[in-house]
Amino acid sequence: MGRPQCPCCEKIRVKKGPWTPEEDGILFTYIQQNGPGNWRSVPINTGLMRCSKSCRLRWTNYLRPGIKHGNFTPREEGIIIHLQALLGNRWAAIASYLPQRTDNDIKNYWNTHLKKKIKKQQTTSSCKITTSGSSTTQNEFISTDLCATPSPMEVSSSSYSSASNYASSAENISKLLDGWMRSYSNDKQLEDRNDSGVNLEQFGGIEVKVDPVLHDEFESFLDKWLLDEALGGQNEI
DNA sequence: AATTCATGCAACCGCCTCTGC
DNA sequence: TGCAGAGGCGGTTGCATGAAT
Repeated sequence: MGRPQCPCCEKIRVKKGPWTPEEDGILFTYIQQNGPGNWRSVPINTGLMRCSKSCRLRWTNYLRPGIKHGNFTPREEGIIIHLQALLGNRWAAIASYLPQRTDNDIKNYWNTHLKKKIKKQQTTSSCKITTSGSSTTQNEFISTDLCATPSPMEVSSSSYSSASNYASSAENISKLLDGWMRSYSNDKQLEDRNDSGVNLEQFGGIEVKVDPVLHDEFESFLDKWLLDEALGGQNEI
């Protein structure tokens, strides 16, 4: 007959499909009392006829407190697009910058919304993403990411096989994003003004406001990163 | 009103990585 | 050092729902 879906499901007959409110309640109560982790023991201790993986997935994607579903804000879209361009389809890494969102949510949103928007933008503009404001060179940096240049991780995944290398890169991204997000919050107050000195950029058809200073900082970082990649990681520690 | 099609999301599958022995 | 088990991750699928005809 069929292969078992995973080793943990070999011994017990597991239930599949959507979770019921009763199952959610049991799982939620158990995790509240025992904390997440040791998923192997969850179905055993709760009596849930579910695979341990299924329990973990249900918790992390749905039951975990603080999760927000649907209605991605332009700010969140901007972060996702930025990070997808930088990291590729590393949804868990991207999700770590959006604590209220799960990797599954981000992945779904990318596949169902953002990918289409970007593709549409690419076909209509032939890789010329324009800004709704002035057309300075600094406004063009992201277009290369979205249209032609593979993400650094895609350029050479082996270059980031070193955990420390990746960590330091992630740190840098984090710093820049922190500033970028702070900037965005401040700029919300200027939302209806186009003469605020904040550039309106289109990432795959989505307008995102970017502080010029942070924009340059991000651009420099990106350039440096890509340069390092081109040099083949010669400066690796 | 009924049927078909498109879309969005929850969940599954299989592979990879990590950890303990 | 190698192996096995558990957890984590990304790709994909299937179903529910809404829109279009």
